[in-house]
This record gives sequence, C-alpha cells and structure tokens, in this order.
Amino acid sequence: MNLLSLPCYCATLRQAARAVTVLYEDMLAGSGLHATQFTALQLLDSAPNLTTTELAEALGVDQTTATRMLALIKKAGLASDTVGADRRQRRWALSAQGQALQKKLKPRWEAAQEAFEKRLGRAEAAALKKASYRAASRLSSTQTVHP
Amino acid sequence: MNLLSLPCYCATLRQAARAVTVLYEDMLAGSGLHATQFTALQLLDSAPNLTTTELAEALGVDQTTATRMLALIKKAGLASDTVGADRRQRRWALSAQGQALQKKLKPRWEAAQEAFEKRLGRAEAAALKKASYRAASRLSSTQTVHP
DNA sequence: GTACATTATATGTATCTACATGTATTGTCA
DNA sequence: TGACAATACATGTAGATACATATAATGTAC
Repeated sequence: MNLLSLPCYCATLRQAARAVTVLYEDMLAGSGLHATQFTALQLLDSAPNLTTTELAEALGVDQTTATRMLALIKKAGLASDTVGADRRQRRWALSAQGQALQKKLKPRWEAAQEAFEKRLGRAEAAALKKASYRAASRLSSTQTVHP
Repeated sequence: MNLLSLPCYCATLRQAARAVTVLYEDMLAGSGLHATQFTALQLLDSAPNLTTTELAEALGVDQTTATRMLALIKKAGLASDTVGADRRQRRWALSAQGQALQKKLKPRWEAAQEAFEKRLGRAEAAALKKASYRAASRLSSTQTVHP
C-alpha cells in the first residue's frame, strides 16, 4: 500500500514534515547535526543573544523543547549561554566551533533545499512554504491566548 | 520575538506540523488518545486487516514507528493483531472498544478540522493539505527508490 | 517592604520518530 | 534440498516534542 491521502489536516501536514525531514537528515547524515539542530544554529548565527524563550518562539517550539535542543547543542560545544541582566534568562551565542560547523554544513543544507525544489518544482515548493508559515503563524498566535 | 519565517523548507513544514498538532491534541485532550493514534484508529477502521508495514506506508511513517504506535494502541485494548498466512506478518483490526472510541472522538476531530479551516479559511486549508500530500508523495516515493 | 502573582528556565514523563540492527520467516536458485 | 538473499516485524538507542510541574527570579499591589 502506498502513502494515503488522509482527510486529516494534522496527519497530512505531519506526513509532509516527516518526509521532508528524512530528506534533510539524509543530507546532514554523518555531520553530527540533525535538521532541527542545524536550524537552531542558523538562527543563532543570524540572531545572536537570543534567550531560550525567544528562540523557542522564533522556531515555533515549546520552551521546554528549546531548552532540550539547546542543552544538546551546548553539550556538543557549539553554543554557550550567559546569564542576562534578568538573571532568569539565558542568552545564547554560537561558539567558534558552532559557527564553523554551521558554515561548513551550509552547502549540504542548500543541496537539500535544491533537492526539495527539484522534486516539487520551485513554484510549488515556495507556495507550500508560504502556506505552511501562514498556517503556523495563525495557529500559534491564537493558541497561546488561553484565559 | 514572534514566529520567524525561515528559509528552510524543512523547518517551516515542521513549524506548521507542530502548530496544527497542538490544536488537534488540544481537541483530544483527556480522551486518552493522541492525534497520531486517532489517525491510526481512523485508518484501521476504514481499512481493516492491514499489516504493520502497510499501515506504516499508508501513514508515511517508518515501520519501526508503526510498530511502536500499534503496540501502544494494543496495550490500550483498542486493536489486536493476528498472525497472517505469512507468519511474519501481523494483521491489525480495531477491537470493539477501539471502534467505539474512534466513533466517540470523531466529533472532536471534526471540531479540530473546522477550527483549522476557520483559522486559515477553507480554500487555503484545502490548498495546504493538497500541497502537503503532494510533497509527501513525491518525497517518499523517490526516497524509497521508485520507477 | 512583604505577600502574591508573573515570568524564565529546568525536569519528569510520555509519545513520536527514525536509524541500525537483530530475529524469524519466506523466497530463490543452483 | 540446502545455502543465501529478501522480507516482516521487533528492539536498542537517541533526538524531537509537549504537557504538567518545579524552581528561581522578577514584578506588583497593598
């Protein structure tokens, strides 16, 4: 049996996310980084000194997920955290090693991006990305408003 | 900081999948089922006697993921497996309890579907689902070495 | 200025996920 | 038929994910 077209929005989006993740993991295989970790490095590279919560919000993950992500990245020596003026906050920055690895893996990530575009077509890929972002935006903004 | 629009197709699709998952988990909260489990029940309800691998392919998950999913569903008494003619295969079917639960939770799932459509608009929701399915199809077919 | 609420992060727990690999069964071919 | 390949499922391991909750620090109201 082949991949089923399911009526469920959730299930279908998850199918797609899983499939694309496998592609990116493939491209990063052996590099020591996972797709989500690479994304975090990219973010820290372009926006240093984010707090844990800020990074979580930017990526659209739970704060506890971000905490664990960052713990792994820190353990690998790719980033370090410093306590901010508000001493509850941790501010994160890439280490030299983290910067180097991010730079080194960028071509692999670009290859994954291109592979994705090749399979879907550039226009369709762009449309899917835009629609996904819109969905994520709409959903996360409203969901956090709980009385 | 708000949700970021990321250049990465993988990261963006994952953002969307996470956000929509939270919505569905919310709707199913307290029911004893998770969104992925409900999807599996729906599938087993409409297509009984699937093998573990067939179910994995239909859902677009790894076989080992399906094995674990089904183990949990079985442990909860919602489905049972029988050994097929090929004695390596397990064929799965909902139990009466599983059928009942699936039926009972269907309105909640429908509410989640409607909530999703309400946030995105029906047309946009449909377009996103279609594009996601196309992406998942293209990616999984090629990855599995297809003609 | 203290009691109480709020906020930032961390931890316990459980599921989802997949890769590498193991085991049992089936298929193939010489 | 017997060796070896292929297949179906299971297990070990590890990261991704989020909820409930804990802890520590900050903010607020009186």
